[in-house]
Amino acid sequence: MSQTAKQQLSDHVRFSVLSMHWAPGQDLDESTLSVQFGVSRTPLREVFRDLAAQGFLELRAHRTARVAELGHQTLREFFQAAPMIYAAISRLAAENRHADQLAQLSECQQRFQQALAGSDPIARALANHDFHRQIAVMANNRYLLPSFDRLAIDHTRIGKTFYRADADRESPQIACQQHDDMIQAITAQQGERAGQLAIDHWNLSKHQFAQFVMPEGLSDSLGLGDNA
Amino acid sequence: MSQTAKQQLSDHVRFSVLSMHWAPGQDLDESTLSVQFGVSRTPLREVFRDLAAQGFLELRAHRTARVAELGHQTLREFFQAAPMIYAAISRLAAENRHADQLAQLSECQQRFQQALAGSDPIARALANHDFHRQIAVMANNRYLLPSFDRLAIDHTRIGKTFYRADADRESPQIACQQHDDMIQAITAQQGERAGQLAIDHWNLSKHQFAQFVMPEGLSDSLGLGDNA
DNA sequence: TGAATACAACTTGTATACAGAGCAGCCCTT
DNA sequence: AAGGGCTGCTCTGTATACAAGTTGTATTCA
Repeated sequence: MSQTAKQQLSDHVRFSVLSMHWAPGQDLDESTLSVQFGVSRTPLREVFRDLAAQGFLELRAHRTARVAELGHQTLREFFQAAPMIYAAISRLAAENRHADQLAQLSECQQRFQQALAGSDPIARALANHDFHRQIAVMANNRYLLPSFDRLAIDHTRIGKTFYRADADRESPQIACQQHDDMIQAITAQQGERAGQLAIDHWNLSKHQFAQFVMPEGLSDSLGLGDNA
Repeated sequence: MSQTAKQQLSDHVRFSVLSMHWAPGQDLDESTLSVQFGVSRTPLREVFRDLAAQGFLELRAHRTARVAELGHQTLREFFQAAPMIYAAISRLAAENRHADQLAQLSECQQRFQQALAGSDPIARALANHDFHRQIAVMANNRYLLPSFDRLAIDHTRIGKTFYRADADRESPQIACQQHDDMIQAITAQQGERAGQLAIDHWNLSKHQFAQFVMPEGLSDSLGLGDNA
């Protein structure tokens, strides 16, 4: 059925963008993809529009669709918005979560741990992506979700870009422990603590990023302060 | 030219939704609108998809497009997210604004004052909408904007719903003063103050809303606390 | 030789025709 | 008489053909 074809196309584009298999700014060809997935250009263009609205792609009139850019201005805006949104999401998740969602969150964490054990950085980034998105769903707030999703896209892409297995071996383990702590806080419905843990989690990410970009160590010349 | 027709269609739908001329949940007919604006169903459906992504409409497979719902669950989520996003937007606007944008903001405020002087509540709501969106643009953060826009849609619709000219004559004047204060804070690049003013502005809105829904006065049983 | 312009090939945007899913009304059955 | 299923209609979803715009190239003139 064609609904499946559209879904497959959408999944394929999302995966290709998140995994950086398609580079930021890369052009996409409508006709090639349409024959590749067995759908005509009309539904394909609808999928493109949806993905553009979610922040995966960029559409310009009379020009080819391209993968969303990821420049230095983007990075600055990213680190300004991310801690705040993630903290709010985490706090609301602790307040609004339902019991059956907790099991799903634990499953996400399990998959993340498995990915940590493995050697595939893409699988790791995607598992992390799924973990945080589950929290976002549990926050149950339709107004915060669109911003979260846009952040999550670039979070995953940035993580893929700035991850260096050689440089920082303990960070993944710290992140994993922080995930466990967050599950605990959300389970216990401790909103404030969940929010603080999200901020701690971000300080770790910022540290990793700062180490990559500026090994010398001026970690606070980008974005805001520590937001703590 | 057809680009104009699409734009006119999009503007018409947006206005109709924001002004509550089209009620939440109302069904829309593709073919009627397509002949009305002289475009075929293909571009019309693209406009619908864009507007759905922005939160104006809701699309369900094999069912008619409808105006986004606005129920009590929506309201709760709204008041949970709005103060935080608006405070962040205002703070960033103060930090990132450019000089030429300040003049545009003042123009928005002038139009808002003119609308206050008039008797049209829709014009008033739309002028308020434009004022706050100008601040959002000045914040210059692509991640916060989508959430802001979704909030702004329902902010305007809620304002239209719960505005009573008879009950609260001084609130509009207070809001107007708060707008002036925000212009001042943003001009002086006082981020913290701008954020606090946004929260004050929201407490006023929540007060108006609480008065309407629960005249008895249990203003804190919805949403969060005062966020101050 | 360099730049500007016109032309050609290709890509995106739109219209229309058709296929398929949902829904309402009617008839048949119990 | 009431409930369930069938049939036909309407509206959404998709394909394809066509129109319009953009880009690269070649040719001509300064």
